[in-house]
Amino acid sequence: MQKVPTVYDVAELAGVSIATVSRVLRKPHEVADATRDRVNAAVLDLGYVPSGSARSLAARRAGAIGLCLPDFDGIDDDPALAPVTFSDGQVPTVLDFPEDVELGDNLYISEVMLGTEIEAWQHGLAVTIAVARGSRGTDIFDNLAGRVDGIVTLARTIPDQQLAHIARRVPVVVLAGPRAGDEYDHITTDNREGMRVMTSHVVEAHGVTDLAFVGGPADSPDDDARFRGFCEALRTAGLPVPSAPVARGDYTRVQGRSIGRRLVADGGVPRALVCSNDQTALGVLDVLTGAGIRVPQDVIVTGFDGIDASEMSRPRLTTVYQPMRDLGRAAVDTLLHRLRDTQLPPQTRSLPVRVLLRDSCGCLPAQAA
Amino acid sequence: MQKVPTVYDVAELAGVSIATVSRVLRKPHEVADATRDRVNAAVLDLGYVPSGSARSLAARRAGAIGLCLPDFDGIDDDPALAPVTFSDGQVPTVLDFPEDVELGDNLYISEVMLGTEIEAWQHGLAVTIAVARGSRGTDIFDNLAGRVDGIVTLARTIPDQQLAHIARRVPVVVLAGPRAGDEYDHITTDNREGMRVMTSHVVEAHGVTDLAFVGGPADSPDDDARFRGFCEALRTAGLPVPSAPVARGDYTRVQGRSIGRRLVADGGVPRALVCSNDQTALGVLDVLTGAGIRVPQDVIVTGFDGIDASEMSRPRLTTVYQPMRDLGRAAVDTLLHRLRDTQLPPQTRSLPVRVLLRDSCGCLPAQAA
DNA sequence: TTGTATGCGTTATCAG
DNA sequence: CTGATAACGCATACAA
Repeated sequence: MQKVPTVYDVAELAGVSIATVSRVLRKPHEVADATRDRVNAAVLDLGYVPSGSARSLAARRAGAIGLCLPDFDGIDDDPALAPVTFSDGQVPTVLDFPEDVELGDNLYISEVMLGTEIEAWQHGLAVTIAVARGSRGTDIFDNLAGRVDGIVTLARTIPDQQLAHIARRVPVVVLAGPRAGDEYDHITTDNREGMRVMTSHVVEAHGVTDLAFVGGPADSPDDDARFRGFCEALRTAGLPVPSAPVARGDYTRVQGRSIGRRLVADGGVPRALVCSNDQTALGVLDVLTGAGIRVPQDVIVTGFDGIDASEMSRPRLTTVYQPMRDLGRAAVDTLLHRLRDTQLPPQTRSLPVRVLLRDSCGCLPAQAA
Repeated sequence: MQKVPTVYDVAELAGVSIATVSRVLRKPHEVADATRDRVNAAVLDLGYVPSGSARSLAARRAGAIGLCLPDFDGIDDDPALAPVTFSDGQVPTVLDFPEDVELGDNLYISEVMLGTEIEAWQHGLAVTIAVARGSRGTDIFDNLAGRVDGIVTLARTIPDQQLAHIARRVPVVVLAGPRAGDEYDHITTDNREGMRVMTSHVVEAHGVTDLAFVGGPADSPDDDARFRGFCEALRTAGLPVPSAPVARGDYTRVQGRSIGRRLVADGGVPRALVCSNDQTALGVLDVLTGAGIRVPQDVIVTGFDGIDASEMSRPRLTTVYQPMRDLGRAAVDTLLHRLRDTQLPPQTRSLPVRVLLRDSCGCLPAQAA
């Protein structure tokens, strides 16, 4: 690492020009065998690794795509984030009581991330991540936009104005957002229809007439669509349609628990609780079973997303599965299309969901493993 | 996106030189207010976003760090990875039986990733990810090394030889690996001591004399250290010390289940099963409770890692918690130190673990929520 | 405070 | 098949 070698060093050692070195690396077949071997030997000998910046600059493409995510870890702007503590060799033993700690609230995002990475990998692209935390968001996204060929962003992660600015440089694909008359490509899932079918199932298959919707953030378009699906099912069934969710959380399990506690305390737990996402449903489930209320016998609980945790709960959660991983993959795929043809009109592509009937609605007998 | 504007365009529009534009962006205070305003206006007007490649090249630093991860999603080299399917508007409803699907096997890695991102974010650095899948691994890491200022890699992700090559260009920090006489910086956790204390607890607090170790991959240094800790505890207690784990999995829950089934079938389930990681323990737990074997009354089960899922199981899993997020953070921190002082001797920094006593060893009464 | 000129390490175009 | 050489877009030392 003393003096990082460049093409010039390799060229000199191999006794060729830098053009040839470049060729050996990019288009080996255009170079004579003997020459190629000499160059490769020099590369190994010197420990040469091409500069990505120089290459991107010259080739006019970064070979990477950017992924913008909201602050999903609760770090936010905390300037006093404690420094890492190193070991002193001691191993304390502590009684660990159940607590309301954040649990797996980033499962959804992890999957999206993974899908993005997989598809990018398939096309030989790197993925660079930027998370919107606190105030530093502004420059971090500009910075990202400058170093990638395209950007995938979760809806509402980047302020509209800034997104517009960025989009003038690189194509942008928005995930899970509503089409708001913008010019970006969008990837969505069948939120409304999924929730409609889920709700209808509870009404028709289980004969429930008393059900409530536990919502997410009021400004979430996903939540809105799901609530509308819920209402539509009730309307079709001739049941009274609420004007708003019975409660609203923030999509976390912890909030789901608060809501559950409040409902139990109020004594107003309906026959079925249709939740806007899995984490909320799991939080509600935690409280209900803890309070001795049987699910699904006394109360039916359903979720939305199909995260791993919904499969691991007892009872297992009936939910609407959406292909989170495919969300990321589809985004990259769309990005590549656009990169290829800039003139395409803005697209919206939708991914399918499916209702997964499990224990928490009473379709399957609760079982252990 | 037609013609991406450059410093030259901004300079022209603002009636200044490119040097001034650059200054406005990098050192705003060195520029007169009026000038600065004009430039900023031009930037906004043109939708200018600086080129990351050009900047990195000129500044001789990438402003990003690379994170190398093993193939943790089972995608591997599958060339026929099915393309994403888009929605046809239908929402199928299916009975979803419990299956042996992969469940949350990337929890550990997700946390490491998150920690890395957080610390990088704090220092204004981007994080670029590369996953070692199948054969494409080779070029992907070289590619990464060329575009970052330093690399964080999980042990055994990159072949030794290639890692050596890469390390000649950028500093490398290895996570969770053993120090193998290499010149890299390392971050580890107290695997051995953690497992020793855990095992001693089972022996001493619960009076167990009949315990077995369920291991992970035979070539995992972490697993090896944990097994040694296990043995040491037995030796100290004057109990017979096994020469090898009673079974070996691959750290996944699915494998944990297979092992559990085999143990149950053989009728040889000991009083306590000390597992090398949480996923394995959870898989074992799935099978035991499914088979009507009571945990912890009949059999004690313990894990290692402290992933979220260990908190959500019933009974909740007694385990050795290691600060996965801090692993990532410490790695970045170490990288920055090295970047600052290239001459530092290779360091190994260790992170503390702690034994978390929960339901599966019988320390806490099993409870619902 | 601002401008000029040079270099950063590649790729790509054109000759040879 | 190989070699000059001109971009690529920005940062920065040095002048003015």
